[in-house]
Amino acid sequence: MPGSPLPAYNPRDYPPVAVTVDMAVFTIHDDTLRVLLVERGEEPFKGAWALPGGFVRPDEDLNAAAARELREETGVTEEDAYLEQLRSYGSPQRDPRMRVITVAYWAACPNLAPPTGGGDAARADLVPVSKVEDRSIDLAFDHTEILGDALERLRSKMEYTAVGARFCRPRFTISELRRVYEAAWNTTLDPGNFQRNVRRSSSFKKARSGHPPRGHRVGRPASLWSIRGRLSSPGRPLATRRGPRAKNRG
Amino acid sequence: MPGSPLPAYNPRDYPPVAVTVDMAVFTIHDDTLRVLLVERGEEPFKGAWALPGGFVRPDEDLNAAAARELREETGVTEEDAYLEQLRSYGSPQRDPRMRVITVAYWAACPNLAPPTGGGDAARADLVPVSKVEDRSIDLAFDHTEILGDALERLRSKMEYTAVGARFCRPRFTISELRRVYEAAWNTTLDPGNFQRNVRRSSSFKKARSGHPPRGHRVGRPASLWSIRGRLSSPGRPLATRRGPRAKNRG
DNA sequence: CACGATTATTGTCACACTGTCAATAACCTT
DNA sequence: AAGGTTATTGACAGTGTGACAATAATCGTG
Repeated sequence: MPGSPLPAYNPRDYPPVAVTVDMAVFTIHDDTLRVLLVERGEEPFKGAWALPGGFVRPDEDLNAAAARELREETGVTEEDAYLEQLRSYGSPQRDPRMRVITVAYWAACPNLAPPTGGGDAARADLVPVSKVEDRSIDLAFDHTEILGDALERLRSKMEYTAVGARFCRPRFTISELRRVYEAAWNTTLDPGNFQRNVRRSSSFKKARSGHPPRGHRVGRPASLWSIRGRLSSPGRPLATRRGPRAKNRG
Repeated sequence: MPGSPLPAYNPRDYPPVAVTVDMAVFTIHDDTLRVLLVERGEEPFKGAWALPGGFVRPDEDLNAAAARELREETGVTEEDAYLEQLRSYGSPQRDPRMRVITVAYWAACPNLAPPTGGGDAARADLVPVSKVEDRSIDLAFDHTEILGDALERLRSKMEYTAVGARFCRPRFTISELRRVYEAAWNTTLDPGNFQRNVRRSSSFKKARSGHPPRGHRVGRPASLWSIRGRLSSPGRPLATRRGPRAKNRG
């Protein structure tokens, strides 16, 4: 045991540290799992893609900072999305400018609109996560690692909670939900089994007046469903995750 | 890398923030899941129990800080224990002195020795987690919440990984492992089924020369086992968690 | 050494859950 | 009305699980 006295809590005694929040905002677009990325406008990593993020304000809770960041970047409020802290990253050299510890969050948003990158403003886009996973795109800082961890958490959490439904609108068909799983896990699921599991689960309930949204739909119309309580576990998984599988059937 | 100057992150532009690491160190003692707590020697919360923790040093990685903290508090090296980041807590008022954001970690240690609280040194003890869960003990700061989250993570992780074995010595009997699960989940498990599951699992392997440790053992001697790889998933859970159940059987 | 007590290990068995695949139902377009 | 497409429901075999019985291996004792 060190005999040295405990250091006083004097901020000046400790080198400056900045605390930020970085977010992996996921959505499903074109049957593809995508993440919101922004193009960095300054050094370091100028021009590279990065996860959106920003400083935690002086009197702001971490979750509040994440919710604010989400709202600023997407207009989506915390009500409409699922938001969860991932973990923190604090390698001393992760930001060349100074010591920055970032608290990473991830979010599941229903049908986010592609940001239609306006003129000279900070460019933003919904990028298929596969682009980052297969290293077609390298993210700034340690954001590739963060995104990887977020993906693992998302995919894993979809296995034993109803979080996948947070990618859907409040009312959704079982097929829509299944396509969410297929996109996120990059696999193919048996419609019959998936249907059976959703119906048996206590996490979902059939909507009374069920009518699928307008549109050029084909085939028998599906019934509409919604999440029952908040975001409980479906008891048994809706489907079991498997390694990516070719998407050709029949 | 660009030679252009990095925009200065002026620390003075941001209010002082301290970053600490707090740890929930778990172990099994007397067939009881316990956590290492220290008694606070100063205000605030002087005299109250708290999770051990400390500042992250200027050039120290978060994991390194946690590993150091674990070593300083228990003498246990990162090799012998399982150490994992939980999440961060940063409510603006969680420490009355200043803004402190803490990165919480949890660890699973094999048979930690009770700290035998020496004289006037900071008192430490292995406290049954039930004492905190049933509110017999209130922890300082938001440590009750942190411990609750850590417990949930530990118990949940034991369901689908082999982390429970990290509470045992390198060689252990299946019964020892079962008692770990029974203590952590506060339940009773069928010895036959547990045995079946461990043997089927690919996460464990039987030790060659298996002889249970000396001692006043009674009953048929058990074979010794060890973790196979690092800490993989047992494929199927070794047992399914249930609500706490009375420990009386036939 | 036989016996009783105790823990480890192996088997049995009914039942629930899963994946595969087939059959029906309900719409849309032509 | 026929053909195409998606939703839903069923049928079935195979596997995993929980409850419990049976057998094996030691220890202590009489």
